Amino acid sequence: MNPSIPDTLPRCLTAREGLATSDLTQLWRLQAGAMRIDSAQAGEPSRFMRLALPGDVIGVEKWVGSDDAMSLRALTPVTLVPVLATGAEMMHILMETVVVAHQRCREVVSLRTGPVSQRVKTLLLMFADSVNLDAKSTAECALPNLSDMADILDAAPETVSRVFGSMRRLDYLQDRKPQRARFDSLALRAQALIPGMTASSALQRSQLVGV
Amino acid sequence: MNPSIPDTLPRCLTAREGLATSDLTQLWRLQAGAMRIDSAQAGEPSRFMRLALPGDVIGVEKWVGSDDAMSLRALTPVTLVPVLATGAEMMHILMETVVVAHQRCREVVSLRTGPVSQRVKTLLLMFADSVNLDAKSTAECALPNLSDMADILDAAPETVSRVFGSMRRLDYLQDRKPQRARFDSLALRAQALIPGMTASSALQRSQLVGV
DNA sequence: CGCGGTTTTGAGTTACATCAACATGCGTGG
DNA sequence: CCACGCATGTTGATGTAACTCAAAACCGCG
Repeated sequence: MNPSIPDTLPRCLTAREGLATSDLTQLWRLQAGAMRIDSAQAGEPSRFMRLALPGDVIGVEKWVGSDDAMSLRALTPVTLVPVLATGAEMMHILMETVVVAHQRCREVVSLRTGPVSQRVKTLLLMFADSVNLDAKSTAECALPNLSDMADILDAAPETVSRVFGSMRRLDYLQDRKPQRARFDSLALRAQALIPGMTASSALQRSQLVGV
Repeated sequence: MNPSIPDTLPRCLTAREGLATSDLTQLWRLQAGAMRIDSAQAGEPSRFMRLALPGDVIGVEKWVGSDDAMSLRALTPVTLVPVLATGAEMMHILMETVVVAHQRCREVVSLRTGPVSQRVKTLLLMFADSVNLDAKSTAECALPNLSDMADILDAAPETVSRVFGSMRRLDYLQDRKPQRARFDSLALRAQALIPGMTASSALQRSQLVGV
């Protein structure tokens, strides 16, 4: 509670739980799960900015003195461990942060490029990779709920749901419970574009019934 | 030419000119103009990642050891000055880089959020602000060419052109030559949404002829 | 069982992409 | 000087991906 005495114990968040601003006075490392970082320009409402994935250090922006009003929310169940660094260690963390920020920025752009079906695919693979470092064929991992994914992808929830439907129909996606999915990450990665909502796939759909 | 001997003289680039990878072994500060930073994941084609605006330090990612294959291109005429930093200075530059990367990442997301008309507006204001620090009502500034803007906004060039047409019709945009525009930044900022391509604006257009 | 919250599905509408024609500027060479 | 090419921007017609609204199905959960 007291911001001047940093925690030394790991912290867990359930899906959709936020990290209080008072907890942002210290640094954390994301050990497992995924978070979204939102940022609010003066006067504007808070908007999605980028993801935080396992390994990322949280709170460096505040530490270096950014006056940006940012907020953090867990997308999936999350474990955070406190980071206590001084002098030379801190220099190393800064360098690490620059590299990761670069990477996450690239990723967020790819989550906003091209048709929705492709963006959903990118998001799925990001989550699969953040869990499985070895490229197994079939990945099972926790996912954000539908409206969070829709917000991240700047798409309507209904559209995202339809893309998942397409993937299931094409057997890229084996199973999807509310906040969890099992899917064939290799096949998905190979697939250039998921037919998603093209007219041809609507055709396929009706043909499937006929054949 | 020799990468081991850093330049000490400013460098100028014309619009659309790229910065050679051999020039990225040292740090630069963007003094005027705007650049796009592209990044290529292994095997993938190079894709837009974020902007660099006046004041930004260029090449820190390489310096901290990112293996990312990134490339830089001027969007408008650009002036770069070499940055020579050691030890404590470098620490300061790192901190600065973290703050700026955060900011630029937020901006790139806002360039990919919502309808095209709104994204164009955001882009225009970013360029206006990067030139005029005082918020004058009417701004004149260099702009990227149409296809660059379209690529940055993930929209078709035709669509961007139509939005400019709308803005001109509504008197937000006074003048637009190939790589330069004069517009009312205050009025534009105030305008919640440019009618862009809504049915109602098409209606307005035909009514204008009638009235 | 009924009840809030989430996901799915459907029908209608719209913003945008695509394609293709056309205009404009600008340098190069006749 | 005009003719020509090339790059860039504009405009119109048409199709489609994705949004909207609304209703149904699916969950745990008390």
